[in-house]
Amino acid sequence: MAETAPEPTEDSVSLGVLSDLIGYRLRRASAVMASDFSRALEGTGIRQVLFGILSIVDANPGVNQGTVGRMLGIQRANMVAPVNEMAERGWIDRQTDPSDRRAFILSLTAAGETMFARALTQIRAHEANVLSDFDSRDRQHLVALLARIEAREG
Amino acid sequence: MAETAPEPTEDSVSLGVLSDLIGYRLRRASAVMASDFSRALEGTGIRQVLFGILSIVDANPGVNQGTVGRMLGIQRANMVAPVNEMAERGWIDRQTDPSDRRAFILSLTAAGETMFARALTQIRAHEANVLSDFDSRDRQHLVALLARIEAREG
DNA sequence: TATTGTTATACTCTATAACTATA
DNA sequence: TATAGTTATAGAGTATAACAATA
Repeated sequence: MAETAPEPTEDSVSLGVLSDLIGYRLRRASAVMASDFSRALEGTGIRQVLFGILSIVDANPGVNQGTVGRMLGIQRANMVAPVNEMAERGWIDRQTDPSDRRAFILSLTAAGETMFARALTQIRAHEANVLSDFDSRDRQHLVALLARIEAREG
Repeated sequence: MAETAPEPTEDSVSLGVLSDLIGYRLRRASAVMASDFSRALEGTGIRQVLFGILSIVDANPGVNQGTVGRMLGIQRANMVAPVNEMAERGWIDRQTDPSDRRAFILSLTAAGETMFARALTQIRAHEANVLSDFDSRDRQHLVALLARIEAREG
């Protein structure tokens, strides 16, 4: 028995080099946030992608649909289904751009504004909960570090 | 013209409340890393999930398959395909655990060790590239902040 | 010719339930 | 009865190519 390699038990298992990789850590932290987001917004019909679109349309009424996608890193083909979904739910008003009739300009309906405001309240509570041991300096520092990575997008 | 709301142009469009949300920032930063990872490892057949499994099996030869999944947040049903894939490629040796014949214990083959070492070199280069303006203090600080979020996993 | 939104399609990752063989 | 791995399946997110309408 002393000669055989010990079989790793649950507690003694290590991540190996993975624990030093920023890509892996980001992936896991992002998954934790996403999972708690889903739990917190359950039943509202709001998903991360939908909220992203609502936020940009709310802040920029009459914004071009393709522009919203580019801001979020969503290709135009993949914008169609979520925008349809929210138009059918009566959250988003989608109109042909009179100055370029190929394009759509988006804005929130009154119902969309209400949904957005409610979701934002729930999301702020969810973030406050997951990040309850983060003070405002921690949060700012984290956002700043993440922004430097986002800026490397290409 | 002075009365009509200006239509947002690409440059003037804002993310709205999204820019303050840690969940969104993590999602985008993680996507930037994932995208550059894919580009850097193109042609090797290595994906993020596969490398995660390789790293744990490398560090813990003879580790239980289900344990690997739990470490990575992958459910047992979703471990089958990637492990099959790497067993068929001859990277992973999968054997019945003699002390519990329901279970599999995993280790890397010589070919698997070679693939893992090569991939790690490429991944370190990819991380150094994306994080070229991060000094070691920045990296450590980021990992520490992310670890605090990971710890909130439920 | 180029661009906007669309459709169709495919692949990865993820989530759940039910099965088998062992324990 | 509980657990490990498996199978089947379905839902999201994402990627590419080709099309119609418009620029």
